Amino acid sequence: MRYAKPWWYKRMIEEGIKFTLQRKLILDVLNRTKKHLSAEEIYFIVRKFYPNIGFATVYRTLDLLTKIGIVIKLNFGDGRMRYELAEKENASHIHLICKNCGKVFEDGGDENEKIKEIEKNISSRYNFKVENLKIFFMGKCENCQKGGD
Amino acid sequence: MRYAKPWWYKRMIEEGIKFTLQRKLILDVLNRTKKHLSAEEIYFIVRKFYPNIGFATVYRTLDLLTKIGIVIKLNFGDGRMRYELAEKENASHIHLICKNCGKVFEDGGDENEKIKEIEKNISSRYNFKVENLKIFFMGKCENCQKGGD
DNA sequence: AATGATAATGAAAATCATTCTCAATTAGGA
DNA sequence: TCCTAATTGAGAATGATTTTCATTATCATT
Repeated sequence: MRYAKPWWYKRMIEEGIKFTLQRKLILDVLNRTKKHLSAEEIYFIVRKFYPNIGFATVYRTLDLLTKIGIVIKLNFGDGRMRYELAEKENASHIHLICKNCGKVFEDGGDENEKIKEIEKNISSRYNFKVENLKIFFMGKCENCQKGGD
Repeated sequence: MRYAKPWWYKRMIEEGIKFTLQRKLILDVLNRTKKHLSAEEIYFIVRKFYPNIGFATVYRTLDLLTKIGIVIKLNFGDGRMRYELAEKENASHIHLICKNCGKVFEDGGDENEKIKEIEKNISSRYNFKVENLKIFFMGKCENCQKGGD
């Protein structure tokens, strides 16, 4: 076999859910992009390959995949949820959201050490079992700082 | 004068926006509660004191106050935004969200030192001017860990 | 390959938080 | 007090997400 199945394929089988064409296509879209796509955007991209797909399927699939940890659901405050593929490492990257232009940047993971420490402290202090975390820094990006307002 | 005006009063005057009764009542609610209230919840509480207040006023006020930094708008993933009064210190507390029961806990601020460091690194690495930040740890709370699934 | 049980899908309607519109009211300065 | 702009309330509108339900696909067994 030339191409190995992607890691999410295995996870889905483990979970006992089916790796249908629609789910595959949605995951392919998430896998190829670097952006944080909304359900609607994903819908329109998948539609090019599979014009019959329904809106509900996209939402259901994204929810399902979020529930089992294959996908991460993010809210950047623009009124719609956005989705990204969960990567095994680097699960705790920081999102920088520019309040001015709305662009979202991601930290490469340089702060992971420190985040891990915080996570450990929190876990033991509150007896809280951390499964994943989200860190948003809101402010003004380089460009918008120059550009005036 | 027996009671000094609260800090948000000054801020509002500075900003040139009016300290109307409706706005006062909404702020009072936020000031008294320890919970993270939704717009709807705030609406119903204010209604007890001022039955005529409109839904739109609550939303408008919360948006306005969020914009000038008196209020913080949070999304815990339960489909509605939630609001809290911005406290001057402790602005960067960590929210712990239990995926099982939905309860939200807050860290007292013990990690503030480390968070500040991360913030500083990010700022200089990306030339991003951090104005405020949100940190969510999702997982399972003490109670739900015992209680089974 | 046909069958049956179950999971998944598509289309449309329903939901529900939030935003908009606009006429009426209010507040604060001239 | 009068004027003007800001604020408000009611209800309609919006728009993302969910639900419903009839249909279809999947997979393990015959």
